[in-house]
Amino acid sequence: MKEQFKLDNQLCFRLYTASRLLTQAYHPLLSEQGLTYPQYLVLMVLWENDAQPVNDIAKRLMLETNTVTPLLKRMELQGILTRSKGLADARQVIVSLTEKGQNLQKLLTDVPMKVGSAVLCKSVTPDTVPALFGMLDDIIAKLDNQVNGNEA
Amino acid sequence: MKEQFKLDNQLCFRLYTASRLLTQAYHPLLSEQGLTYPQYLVLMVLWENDAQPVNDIAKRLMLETNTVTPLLKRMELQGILTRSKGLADARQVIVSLTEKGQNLQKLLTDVPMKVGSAVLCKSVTPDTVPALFGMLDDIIAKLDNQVNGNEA
DNA sequence: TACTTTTGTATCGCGAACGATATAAATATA
DNA sequence: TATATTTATATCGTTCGCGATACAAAAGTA
Repeated sequence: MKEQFKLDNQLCFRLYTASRLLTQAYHPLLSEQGLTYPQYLVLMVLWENDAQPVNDIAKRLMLETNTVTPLLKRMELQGILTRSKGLADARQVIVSLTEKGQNLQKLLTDVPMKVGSAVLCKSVTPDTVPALFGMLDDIIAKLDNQVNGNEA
Repeated sequence: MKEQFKLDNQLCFRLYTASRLLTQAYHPLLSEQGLTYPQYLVLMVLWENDAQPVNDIAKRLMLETNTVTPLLKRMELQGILTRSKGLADARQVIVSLTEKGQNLQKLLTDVPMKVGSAVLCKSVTPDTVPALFGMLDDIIAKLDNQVNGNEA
């Protein structure tokens, strides 16, 4: 058995598991409002900047439009946002929050703190989080270059 | 706009994105052998310990059986493994590698190194990886306790 | 102006994830 | 021994995630 194939030596398995478990930690808090975690991500993007084309949302989340489009359609059905043809460019679909979508921010006020405290532990503290963020950001940037061919 | 809702302050979004991109980095290497990343995880579990019940595989990967069962069935169809009734306990299904499943380890020899080098960057090096692993392991342990109620 | 290429979005199909639920075998209890 | 409970696995339905592909609008080119 090669050392390289041991599950305990895998970065990807750790990221995959941590991501899944953290998403599960969000679940009870988000499902109260009928939301999923990816839908919550879309909300955060739109709370930062309302009325964006699909492509900008997809780029911000580093997802493809074939993932985002159905996601947005489901959120439109829930009355959280609207999708309208772009005026300048008729190909674009502009996504805007409804009042319900805006109000969700207040209803979810406690979510970041609750989840944040759920993660705090001896090696992950306000002091060490910046280093963790830095490493994850570097990994993301490096892989984005390789996968999407963005290297200079 | 509350600081807590900014995408750039989210640990979960970073984990989610890093996990997705790293899985995408595996894709071209694994699809050569007709494998997906979760299937590769199952292989690593079985290479470590062949002939395990479904439940042990699921626990090792921290997944539910309703995720693992269809995964194993697809791998059985590909001739990578076999599923047989347990002798001691007739409820169990024992999963064993076929010769094809065992041989895949040789065919995938280069995968860990190729993906490993794809991730190396200024803040993620052989020196810093242990700290990163430690933080992710702590997060996983903490969340596993809360989500699955394993706290003492 | 006609034609080609690019861009923005959507459709399709498949393989996960996972909550909820079902089923049969094993175990515990009455 | 009967009955209840637990355990191991599977089925079902919904939502992602993504490769492949389609299509119309815009931009570039002849």
